[in-house]
Amino acid sequence: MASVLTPQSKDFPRWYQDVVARAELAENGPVRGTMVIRPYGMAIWERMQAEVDVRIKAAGARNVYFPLFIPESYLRREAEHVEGFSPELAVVTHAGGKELEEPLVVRPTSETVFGEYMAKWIQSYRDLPLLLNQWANVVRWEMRPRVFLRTTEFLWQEGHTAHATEADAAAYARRILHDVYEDFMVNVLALPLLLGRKTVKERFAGATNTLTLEAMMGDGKALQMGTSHELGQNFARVFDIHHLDATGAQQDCWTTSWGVSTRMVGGLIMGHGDDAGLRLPPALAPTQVVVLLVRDEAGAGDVAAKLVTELAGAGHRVELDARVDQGFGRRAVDWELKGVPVRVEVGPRDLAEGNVTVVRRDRGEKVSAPLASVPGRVADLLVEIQRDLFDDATRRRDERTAEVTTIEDALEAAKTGFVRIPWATVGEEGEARLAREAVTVRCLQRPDGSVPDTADDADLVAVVARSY
RNA sequence: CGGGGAGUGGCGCAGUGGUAGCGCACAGCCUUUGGGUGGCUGAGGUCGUGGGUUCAAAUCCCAUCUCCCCGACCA
Repeated sequence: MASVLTPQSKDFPRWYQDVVARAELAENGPVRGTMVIRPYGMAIWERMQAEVDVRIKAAGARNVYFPLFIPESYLRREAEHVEGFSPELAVVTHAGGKELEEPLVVRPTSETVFGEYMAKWIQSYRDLPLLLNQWANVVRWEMRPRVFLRTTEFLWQEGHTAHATEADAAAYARRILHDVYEDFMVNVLALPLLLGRKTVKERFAGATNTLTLEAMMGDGKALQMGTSHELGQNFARVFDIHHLDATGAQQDCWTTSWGVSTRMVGGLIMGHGDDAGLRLPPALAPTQVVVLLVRDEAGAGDVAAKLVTELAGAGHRVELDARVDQGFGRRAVDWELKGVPVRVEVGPRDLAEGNVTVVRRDRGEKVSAPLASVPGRVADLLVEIQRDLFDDATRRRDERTAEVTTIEDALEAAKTGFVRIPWATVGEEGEARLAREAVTVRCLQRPDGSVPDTADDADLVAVVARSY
């Protein structure tokens, strides 16, 4: 009976109060669309960062940091890029008490600065591939901000790479898509995805190809969880990212860029949340197990503390809640809202029989278990919960995905979920028609759901849906 | 920018011309502790802003600002 959680849900404020707060910085209301990430929300984001970062490094990229301000002229160099971003730029015109000769743009993304420096750093094919990544904040003055999903300022990771050949760049963009993003979202976030190519209309400004990962939220709408772009030689040409190849000939590089952001926190909440709050997959949860001391009587406090040590020793992220001056129910609800996967309740009543109570957050099931069995049971539960969250979300996605053959049917079916329709029967005209009804082509796939190598395959399937 | 809705303690709301209220949260004390315990006391508000009508405005009129929802934008 779990209801659909969206930022528009009546109960949403209760949900995210531990995670995020609306920023209210200006005298006349908030700075539009900004948010303050509270400690628990930050802990979740930090876990995401850690898991994504380790995968990025495994893919060979190194972390760097570039400036927040970008000279306006940099953005102008790539025509499509500036056209795509100019409406949403925040521009600094004054600094140091005087008007600047050239305005500075607060980065909406950093292709241009990376391009400027890659050009200096790359001389030879031996310098390639150059695989860089940065964790940073970016600002995009969107027309319509939405809490979590499209905030004016957000935190993200942006990777920027340069390659000697188109094939190498294309392969790397796919490697990031699968080995970093898909692996993280499926195995850590427990969210099933649809992967594919963006249509020309939906492509990143300045890219030659955009690969995307789309997840279905509780209300059947799609959320773009991340993207990996092939930028062709567009940026290389305008930023002079050249190299000498093995034959001594001057060549333009092929570049890519790719990113995931704090939007994933929203996707996580909307993908797994239920009426009682967050439900965090164990692989992600900052706290996987909470040992809740019911009352500190009959040695329960010592048992709880020992249990915490034991569970931590087994490698779990565990926390002790010994706030016995607060009511039990209050504390139990607190941990449920936070979505901690497993709760172990230690109190004198159960303990008299050598038992404790083990509760799993995702299903709400409570069982009494012998104290000695807890470590093993907890370990099993963490694995089970991770799997069950993924299976539940997958079931929901499959149930709400329709196969149709006409635009009319697609429009109807998109009211409740995803729609798969032959791309040949949609085309750019059909895409425009869908767009008038607020339905967009989320991605193009092969019939078997895999990512197509080109946009020209005759049997491509379009996945269309309403989106955030 | 177009179409809807709303601005009253921290949050959620009631209050259609006559002394600014309720619930939650907050502070203190007591009570309680295996699912948001109950009681007493208390702190906290230029009713978004500016103007107008009136003996009298949260309430009526005009203007304005902001926020939320739907659309164009998007990680």
